[in-house]
Amino acid sequence: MAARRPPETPPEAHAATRQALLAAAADVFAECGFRNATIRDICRRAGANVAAINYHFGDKAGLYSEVLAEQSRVVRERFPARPAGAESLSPEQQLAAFVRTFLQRVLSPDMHARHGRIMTREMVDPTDALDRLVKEAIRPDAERLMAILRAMLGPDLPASAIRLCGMSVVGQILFYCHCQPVIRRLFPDLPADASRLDELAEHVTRFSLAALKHYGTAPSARRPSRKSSSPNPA
Amino acid sequence: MAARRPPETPPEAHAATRQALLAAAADVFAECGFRNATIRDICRRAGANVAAINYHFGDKAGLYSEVLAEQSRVVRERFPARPAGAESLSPEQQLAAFVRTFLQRVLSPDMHARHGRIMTREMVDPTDALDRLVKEAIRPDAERLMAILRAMLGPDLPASAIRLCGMSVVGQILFYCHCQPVIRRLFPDLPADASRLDELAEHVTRFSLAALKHYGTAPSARRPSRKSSSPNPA
Amino acid sequence: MAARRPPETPPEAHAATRQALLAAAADVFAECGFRNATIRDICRRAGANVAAINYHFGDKAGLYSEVLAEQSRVVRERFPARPAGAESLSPEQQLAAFVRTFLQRVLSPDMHARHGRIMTREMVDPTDALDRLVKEAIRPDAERLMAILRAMLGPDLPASAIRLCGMSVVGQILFYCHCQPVIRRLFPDLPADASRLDELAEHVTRFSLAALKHYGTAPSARRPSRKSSSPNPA
Amino acid sequence: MAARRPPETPPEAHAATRQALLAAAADVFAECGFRNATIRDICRRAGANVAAINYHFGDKAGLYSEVLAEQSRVVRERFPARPAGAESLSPEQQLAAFVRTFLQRVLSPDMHARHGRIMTREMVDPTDALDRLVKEAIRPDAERLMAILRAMLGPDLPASAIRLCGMSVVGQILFYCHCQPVIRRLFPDLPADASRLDELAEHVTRFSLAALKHYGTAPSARRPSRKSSSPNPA
DNA sequence: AATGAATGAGCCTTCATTCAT
DNA sequence: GATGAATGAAGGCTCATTCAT
Repeated sequence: MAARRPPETPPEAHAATRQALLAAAADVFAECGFRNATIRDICRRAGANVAAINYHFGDKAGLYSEVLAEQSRVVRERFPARPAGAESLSPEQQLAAFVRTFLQRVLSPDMHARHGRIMTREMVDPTDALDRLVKEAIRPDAERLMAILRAMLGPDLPASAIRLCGMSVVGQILFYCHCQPVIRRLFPDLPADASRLDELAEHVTRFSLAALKHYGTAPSARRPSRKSSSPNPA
Repeated sequence: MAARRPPETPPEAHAATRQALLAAAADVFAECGFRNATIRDICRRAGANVAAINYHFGDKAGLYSEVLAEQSRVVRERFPARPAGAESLSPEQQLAAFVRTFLQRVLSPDMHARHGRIMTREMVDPTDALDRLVKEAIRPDAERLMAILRAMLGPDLPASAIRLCGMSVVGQILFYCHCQPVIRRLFPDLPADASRLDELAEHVTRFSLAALKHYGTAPSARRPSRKSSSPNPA
Repeated sequence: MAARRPPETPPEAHAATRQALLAAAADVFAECGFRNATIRDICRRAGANVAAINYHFGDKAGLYSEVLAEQSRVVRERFPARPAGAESLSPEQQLAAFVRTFLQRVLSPDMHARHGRIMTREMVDPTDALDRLVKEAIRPDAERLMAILRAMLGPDLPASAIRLCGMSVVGQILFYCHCQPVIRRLFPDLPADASRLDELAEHVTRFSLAALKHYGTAPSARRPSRKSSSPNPA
Repeated sequence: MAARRPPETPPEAHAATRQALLAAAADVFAECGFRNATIRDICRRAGANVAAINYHFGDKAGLYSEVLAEQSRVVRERFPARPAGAESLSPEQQLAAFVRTFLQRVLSPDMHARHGRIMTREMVDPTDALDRLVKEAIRPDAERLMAILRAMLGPDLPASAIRLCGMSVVGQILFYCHCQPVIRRLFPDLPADASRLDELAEHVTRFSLAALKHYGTAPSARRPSRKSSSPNPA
């Protein structure tokens, strides 16, 4: 009797809702973290039903995992750690590029610094997704950085020192991401966000290059005895 | 609503329960953060009733505020930023001491690295308590560090550069605190916790001293053009 | 926080649960008042989960507001203040009808006197809903009554006197609603509820008509001085 | 060894604390009612410990019962229903005095209208204390009023009519007490509180005297048939 | 394939009450 | 005789999840 109606939700709608959920979830997870984000908030922003999360991603954790993977993929595609032609650059230039890329990833304003915020939260409150993230995304970057440092510091420096230097470089960068609330309160005139990304990148590169250039020859400065006359590096 | 006023005659029982609650709360807040911590968990660990929170601290936020103040007080008393005799040290020695002190504060194993964990969470998810914390605790430390750097870098460097250098130093330190979950996964053989605190302190100091010593004279390395022959610091 | 918007396509289940909640809530609010009613009690009677309140009405206050509006609507539809053909009645007949209608509203047994009980509680412990109730429901009734009284008492009596007479009429009616617990204890054989509603309506009408007919000419009886011979109305 | 110190809490303190609790409780119960009043609030205002309630009155209900009895005693002593010399007054004068006394009791400003508020709440939410209150205080007043009415209306009127008339008189009075929140909203310029107590007393007396004088002769006005031409009392 | 409706567990808070001095 | 401290039972509310179309 009744004429056969076309399905009310065309095949495109499936992907569309899915994408809307992912986009909204990225925003909300960046703002609130995994646990404090609510699927109701996400669905409201995406204009979808609460049950849609369960339908498309199984549960909240599944959605989060998907968001994390997507963010990681997008950010690495947009800011590749090893851009074309990188091999022809000097190690110093490669380090400068690495610093700049890393800063862009975590502070990039065109993605509302979502990636940095999500990563920060993942490090403070690790979820099951972190293991995969380390294996697939973070470790390759770390090894890329250590290769650059090895090229600068020479083959004699022990691997442990290379690692420490790598962490010194990355630590400087992530500071602007992890400690923004404090930075904003301490130095209101220094918006440690993307608006001065170039300035920050230049400083970190300069500071790191200076350090690396003289790291091998510097004295150890271990436990300055208060009685010694002058153990400071001459 | 309002936290009760301290009793005029505090018997031992009062202080005992209060201390138990504070200790348990410090652990739980360090593990879970303010929002995800539950007072039930805290009270269970302290062997107290949930209503005890309301009685002693007014509410969850009052307890948290007290924990924060207590942690800040204890850690600054135990690891003072300006220890006795600091004035007779060279700036380099003072920086070494500062780095070591800061690392101890956030990683000190005898307080289960609670302070660092709580501070990390406060930076990621700031509560109302952060403003007071910045004013009373963080800003003095920041100014102490910048004074040391100023003594090393000379009066000609602009204040903004001093601030950036300070953040580079602190960023290196906090990295071991903020990113422990990743460090543990990347380098399982490098427990970035207190067991190698000395090693970490020595590295950060060495890296920073080397950087600062040559920061003023280093080239800017701004945006290495890929075509230029050799913009790397000679 | 905000009550959810009504669904676009309300299936029967929606309305069914919603109505069950409203009915149970009307009973419980009538019995206990807003503050002392518990949503757990309401939901138990309605066979629903506590979270249903949040889903359908936002929160307890939203449910209460809805119950109040519903009660007001139903009772005014069932017992209209200005029934069809009221214009052709004499003022005295209109007053008689008003008294009867008002008594029915607050004591009507087929709604378990819920409306009167709820209104009583709202007057003793006003909530935010009272303002709206006065504006939309009570004031129109009050003005309707005062118009009737004006027609009976003539244009010379000041408005303040009209208001006082109106309160005398309404006060008599509400007494059976507000003081039932005392009436039951004082006169157990006079169940001041709906079973003798006609008797009560007739008395109040008779008493009021007699009063109004001679109110204008009565002496003021102000502060009868104990020495005066006979200040009673001759 | 140690000199015998006098007890820190002299015998007077016992009664003093007790009185302070009673006074504070009267205020709070009048404001919030029995259930919504908190013993913490009462004790705070009385400057006593929460356990003092239990100590002096057993529990919250015991305190309430005591407050009720005290209020009833005080108010009846201050505004006696049958003042000295009442017998020499005419019934009309006696009714005027009764109305005035009753209004004073419930609205009297020098006791912050506490009694009326508490009684109102007791009628809406009766507690176990109501039975005693009716027996010891309310019933005598009711019989006093009915005696006055009987003297005015003559011996032929049935007792049920006397009772109804009594309730009409009392209903008018209590309206100003029970419905104050609505009155304030309807007629903001008519503060139905004690400031116009005389005005209210005069109106109620006048209205009631007029009604009673003609109550016996008035037609019944039962169910005005809408078809009848003019059933209004001629 | 997709959703409106409903659920149960858990949260923080508040309260009258009791315990141990 | 009197109190500071502690308790257990609710209470309102929110959440991720599941059910029944």
